[in-house]
Amino acid sequence: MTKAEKTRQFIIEQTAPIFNMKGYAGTSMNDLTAATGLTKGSIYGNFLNKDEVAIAAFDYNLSNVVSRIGAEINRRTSTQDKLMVYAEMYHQFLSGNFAKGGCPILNTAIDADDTHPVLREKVLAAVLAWKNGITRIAEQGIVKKEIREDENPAQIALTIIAMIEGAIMIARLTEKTDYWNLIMDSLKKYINSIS
Amino acid sequence: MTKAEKTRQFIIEQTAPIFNMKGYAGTSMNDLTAATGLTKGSIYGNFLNKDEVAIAAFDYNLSNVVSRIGAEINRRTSTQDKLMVYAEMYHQFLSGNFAKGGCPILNTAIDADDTHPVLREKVLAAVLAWKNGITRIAEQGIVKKEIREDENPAQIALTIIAMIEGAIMIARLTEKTDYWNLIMDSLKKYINSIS
DNA sequence: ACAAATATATACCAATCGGTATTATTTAAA
DNA sequence: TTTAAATAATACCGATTGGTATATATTTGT
Repeated sequence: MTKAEKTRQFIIEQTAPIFNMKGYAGTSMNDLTAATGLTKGSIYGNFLNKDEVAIAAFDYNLSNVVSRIGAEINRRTSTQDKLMVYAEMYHQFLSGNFAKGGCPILNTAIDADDTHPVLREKVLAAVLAWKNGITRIAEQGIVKKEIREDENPAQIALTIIAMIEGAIMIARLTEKTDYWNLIMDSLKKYINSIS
Repeated sequence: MTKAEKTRQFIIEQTAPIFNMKGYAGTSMNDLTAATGLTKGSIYGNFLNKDEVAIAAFDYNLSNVVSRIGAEINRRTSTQDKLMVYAEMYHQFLSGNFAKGGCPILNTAIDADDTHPVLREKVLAAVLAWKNGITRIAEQGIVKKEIREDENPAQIALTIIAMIEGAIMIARLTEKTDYWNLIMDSLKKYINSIS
């Protein structure tokens, strides 16, 4: 890794939480220099423009989540256990363990959806990939007779995603972990109900 | 209503969708003059600053939703029918019928939650009021024996809100009404399952 | 119809915005 | 160790930001 590659990575890591908290329009180049301790010249030496930093930051935030959750899913065997990974791990968004500022998918979807076509496409792809991942787990669950065959795998996927993202919004806003737990309890009951 | 009051109302109505789409930081005074056809002097004659316009715009967007949904709930008698109002009416957010740019509660929660304390407090109050409203319906449902008495009313409220807000994020991002319908079908099953 | 009060437009402000050309400093290969 | 290339800092650019003082219209009560 060359010096520039290290600096580029450093910039991404330091600014990713800022973009996640403040959004694209709310984050200024000044925020980026403050977060990195670097000057504008240095940042523009490694990135074309603010857009490119924002996109790299989103990719970083996203891959951080995806890889950690994916690893945990692979560790589990039963369909129910795999589906429950999201409910069990996403609470780390509340503590800021995963990415400061909450779920980057939810944040970027709301932030970019009427304003930033490129980011919008990226987060759209992320949601569809997430949906497809859960759908495949549900399909295999049906094959393994762990999920009733009259259940719709895509519906299961969308319902899980909706409950988790809705719960993140509520729990982060209210700062009540209890509220998160209550919704996740409903999700757990839902996952049990489809088997 | 004096001329100024009319102008104030006009500014709120014209700028509310802009704030809902672009967020607080993403909306400039220039956007506000463009949306209203008025000059900056006129807007500052009716509002102290951009903050005051944004707050008034949020109140307007919110009351718009709350009043229309509340009216429909009052028209219905059974607990199940009342709880289903949200699922049936919130799809209007997708068409932009209620408020262009999606649900103002979700948008403002994500936009303001790490950046704008005043808006954050307002949307927090809105979510808690919404939760309390559903909780009361559920409590009355238990009294009327339309909901099982071992169900937790607050949990019902939070679960419904989470599913709806999550569904709005997904449906608006993917532009798939089908996805909305699938999640709302799960919500309907949930509401039936608690009785 | 006419003043006094109110409301809107004009013209401006310093500060900050994203971005760039140039200079100074590191880095790394010979 | 020297030197060319790569990287970072400085100093600046025009445009836009939120906001204001002042002048001009427009209402409104009399």
